[in-house]
Amino acid sequence: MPEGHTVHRIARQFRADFVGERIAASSPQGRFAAGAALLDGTALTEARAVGKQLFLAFDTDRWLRVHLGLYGAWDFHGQISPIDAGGAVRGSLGAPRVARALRMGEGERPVDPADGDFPPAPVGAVRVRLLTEASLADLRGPTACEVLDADAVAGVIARLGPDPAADAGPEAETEFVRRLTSRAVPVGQLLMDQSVVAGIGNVYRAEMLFRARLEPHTVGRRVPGEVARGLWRDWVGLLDDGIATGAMLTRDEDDPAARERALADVGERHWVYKRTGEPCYVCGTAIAVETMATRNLYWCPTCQVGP
DNA sequence: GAATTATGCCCAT
DNA sequence: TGGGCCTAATTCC
Repeated sequence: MPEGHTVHRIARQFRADFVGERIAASSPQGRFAAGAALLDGTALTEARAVGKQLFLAFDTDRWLRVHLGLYGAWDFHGQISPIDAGGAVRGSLGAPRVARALRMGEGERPVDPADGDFPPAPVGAVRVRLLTEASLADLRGPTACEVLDADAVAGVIARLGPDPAADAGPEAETEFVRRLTSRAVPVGQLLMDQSVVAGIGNVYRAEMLFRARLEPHTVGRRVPGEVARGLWRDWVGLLDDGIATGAMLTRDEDDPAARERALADVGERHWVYKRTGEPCYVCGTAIAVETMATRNLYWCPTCQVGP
């Protein structure tokens, strides 16, 4: 599920188990052999997420930049610290990889270095393997994976809009409002534009527009400042929640019972996302779908109106 | 075994 | 605007 919350969780996992360690880097698949050789044997000093981008800093002033795209995922093995309040360990972070996902307390557990079967042989197309004495991270299917220097990293980050979970100061909200309300582009496109706000993807876009009851074609310039501020604050809350739980709970997130059902993946997790033709939970109107910003946009034609 | 699908994004035209 | 690309699970035949 590589929207912003997932990448922040990945950074958190690297901080918990890899930062401060010397890393054996390799490319079992071979396509990143040269890049891996640049990093091999150096120590990881920092893990940062900005929007959907992950930046891993090494003590040689080299950075690894990774963007998961649609399909990418990191698999973690060995000593993997819980990063949830609930103590759950997820072996896979990225695109859905149910078969490989490791969960504590369900008969499966991450590979234990003490068992002697560590590190496990790579499975499938592993672009990068980062290995410490005790922990292992395998990267598959990224859309971007490259070694950069600090200047290049700063350049990438400078092109991104604010991300409330990435050291964003108090001016971040103002900056978001300015970027959103200054353009004659549909708000449904602007929310997906990583230079307006970094980290929102197709699920959060549709759900945020519904939660704001905002018609997706409304151009940014016609969105009142108060509505734009409301979008930002909603994103702050959704992102926090997504980072904490690892799930995109966009509906009834304050209702504990509904929250449990959603976490158990019983459906009814979203207001509109992927609900084409089904009745809106609020008004019963069939949920509509159309292409906007090259992706499927789901919305309720009755509840979502212009400002 | 092929086609489909997916929570992205880049580039050429 | 359209095509390409990264990968693997699922669905269809």
